[in-house]
Amino acid sequence: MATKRTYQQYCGLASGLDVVGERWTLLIVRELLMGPARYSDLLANLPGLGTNLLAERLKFLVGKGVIEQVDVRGTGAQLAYALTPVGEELRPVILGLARWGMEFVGELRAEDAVRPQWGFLAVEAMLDQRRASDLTESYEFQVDDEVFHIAVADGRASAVKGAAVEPVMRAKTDAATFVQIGGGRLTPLMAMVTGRLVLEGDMDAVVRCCELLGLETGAPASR
Amino acid sequence: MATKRTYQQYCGLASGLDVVGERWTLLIVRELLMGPARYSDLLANLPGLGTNLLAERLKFLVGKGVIEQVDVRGTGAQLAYALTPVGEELRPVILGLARWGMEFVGELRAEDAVRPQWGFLAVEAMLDQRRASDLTESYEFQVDDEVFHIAVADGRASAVKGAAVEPVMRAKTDAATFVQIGGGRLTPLMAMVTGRLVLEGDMDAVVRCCELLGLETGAPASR
DNA sequence: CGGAATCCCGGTGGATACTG
DNA sequence: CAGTATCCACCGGGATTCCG
Repeated sequence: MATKRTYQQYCGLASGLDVVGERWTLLIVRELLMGPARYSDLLANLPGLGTNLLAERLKFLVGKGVIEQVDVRGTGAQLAYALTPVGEELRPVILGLARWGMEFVGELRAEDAVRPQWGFLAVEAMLDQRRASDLTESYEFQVDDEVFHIAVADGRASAVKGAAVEPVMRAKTDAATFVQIGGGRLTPLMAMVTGRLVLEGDMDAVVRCCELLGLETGAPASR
Repeated sequence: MATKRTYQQYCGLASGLDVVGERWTLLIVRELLMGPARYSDLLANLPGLGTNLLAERLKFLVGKGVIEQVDVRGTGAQLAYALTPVGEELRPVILGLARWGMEFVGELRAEDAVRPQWGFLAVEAMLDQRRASDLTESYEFQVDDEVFHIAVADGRASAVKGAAVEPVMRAKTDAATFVQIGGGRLTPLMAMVTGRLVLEGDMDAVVRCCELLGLETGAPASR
């Protein structure tokens, strides 16, 4: 145990991988990108990860200053893990890798796990700030039992957990459909036709939201 | 062998990690970011990687369309591996992780491997396009026996292998010093004083180059 | 010589049972 | 609920051998 396996290379990438390169580690960080989570939350959302591994990874990441234990909701009653500022700096890296990996998500298979928050992540990864509208508006997403929204203001777009105050558009769908749309395997139009996606609100806003996410709506006259 | 271990999650990040998340894989891609490399080049620059693992990883990555075999220099005489466009899209991800990992490169230890191209990578990772000068100029770096340069033109900076045509600045150093400077563990001034870094050319250009890389020169009156 | 298959064996990691 | 302990399959590191 004293002999932690490392690459022993004097290089930023190798050193980074020595910290977050081992199996499951980046997926744990992914879960924490959506906010603090408890041990059992992580275990539930990472099927296949053993309890010993999770404990070991968490301890290791705490030691490296990537995550920390926080008490959420009251005085020490509920412990949880959260990203430190150093861990938070992994967000663009993880979003970038998630976008890259979209290329490789195939058809949904029976044995694949799906979680709403991964759709959330997909949307955040697809956000293209350069296409952010000048308008101030927000789009709400209800994915299974999770709700989040994209808030556009001052030409900046951000993905946030929770409901929007006055969304100009609301999308309701399931996690699998959401990931498929995010990965470009399914157009919003196709999803609507098959009843897997329900859109409410201003249809112009829907178009703006699709543009913001770099999505083809599935309607003709695009690319 | 038919049962490749995967995360089985319907998520871009998990799918991406199923492709490049295994041990050594991203380091192999890192080497190819600097241009095509042959099997033995890779083996030489990745100490600790076994021949079987390298062969397996290469085959796997070729199968996934991340890399491909190319014949460099003549007709099929010299085979080499190169990134495909898909693999090339990993560049920003790897540079981001390399920058993040800089935080964790400690003191150089005797057993650590160092390569000039990793310093090259470090510099590329530190390039901040927003600070690119309006001037058109280039800075040359001689790191051990490797030479590369940063070319600034049209407000864009890029890191390129090989010598510059008419560099306004030339830096000579060793790979370890270079990585340390890149990681902020050493200021250029400190490196010069200790004789590990030699700078030639226009000293104003040196300052501009440092700014481009987000480096403190080590001189007073900064931060 | 470049590229890769075949061994062996130690360490990682997956599954389950158990404990504070 | 939050981990710890234990078992064992299998991945990965090293050397050797093989093929072209």
